[in-house]
Amino acid sequence: MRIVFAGTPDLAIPGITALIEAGHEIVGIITRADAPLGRKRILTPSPVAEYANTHSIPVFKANTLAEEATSWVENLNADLGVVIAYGGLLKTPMLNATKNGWINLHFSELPKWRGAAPVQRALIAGETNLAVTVFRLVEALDAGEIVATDKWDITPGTSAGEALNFLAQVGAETLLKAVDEIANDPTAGEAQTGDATYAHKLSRVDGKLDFTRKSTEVVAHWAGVTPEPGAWALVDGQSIKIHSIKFLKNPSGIQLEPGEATLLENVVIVGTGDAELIIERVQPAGKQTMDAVAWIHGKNGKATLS
RNA sequence: CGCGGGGUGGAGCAGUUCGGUAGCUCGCCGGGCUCAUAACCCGGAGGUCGUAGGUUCAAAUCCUGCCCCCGCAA
Repeated sequence: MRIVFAGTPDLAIPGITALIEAGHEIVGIITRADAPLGRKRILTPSPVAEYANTHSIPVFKANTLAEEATSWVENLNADLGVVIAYGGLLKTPMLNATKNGWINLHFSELPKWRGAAPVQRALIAGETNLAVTVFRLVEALDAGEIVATDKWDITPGTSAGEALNFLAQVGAETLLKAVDEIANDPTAGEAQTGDATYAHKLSRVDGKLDFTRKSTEVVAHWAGVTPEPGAWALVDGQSIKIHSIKFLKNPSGIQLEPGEATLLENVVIVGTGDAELIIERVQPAGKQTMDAVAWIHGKNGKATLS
């Protein structure tokens, strides 16, 4: 089929390559405008824009899709539009700009976790199976008819970054199934059933860990906010990022208050509401990422995270 | 001119306020103790204190320029 694609981050790339390898023709790509990146605010094209460049696919860069974008798409004469993590909403004129409308690869089992951060929110909630859903775009947020869906179990402690990469890869297969179904039956799709929940975008404050909660909850919380926006806590009034944290296999036998960290043999352990956890990599504000053991040495062997 | 922290043996830090002997927790090397060890004891190597200049009898420390790294914010 002739497909117009809309996406922005790395997560969208496996979907595009899968479509191309399956023999579909990507006739155009929409992505968000180049954004200033880093402390020096260097204007950087999105990963999808880079991809389009190296594959000589026409690109339309915009943060909101108005008339200009719509007519650009209409001129492509596409059979179908595919969205993966574009980062903006498509309105009705655009939704009608392809022959068979638009579908979206979403990283949850809809109608659960509609919105911007489905995997992150699911992990924070302690869920251990994740899903992808391919559905038809309508104006209402993530509410259209479902074309295909798949689910997988994940190990507790898997970070949102790892989970998203995984889902982007395996979800590409689900996407192909959906595209094939629509090729066979342009009206394919079933209404969503069940109660909808919403996965609002995470901000930095969502990344603050609470060590008074149970260890499983702390790890789930860490996983959901890693690597973005990042898990952190306060030590001596300064924030410190927790880059990696995991379960301690055997109880230490040491009684630690929630948030109290110390050296146990050659690892750093921290107390929670119940069992201790191992902290592996940290980054104090203004410092490089470092081994937690090195960090605790600089603190003379103990610190309190709050 | 967005706000802020930092650069000290291999790692992480203290020392800078108030100039005067290079310190701490580790790591590394050698030796000892031990059935044994990541434990303990003894000894040792390793540092142009980011960099260039200035002030001074004397600078990691005070002054000025520059380079680099990072946390926020966007």
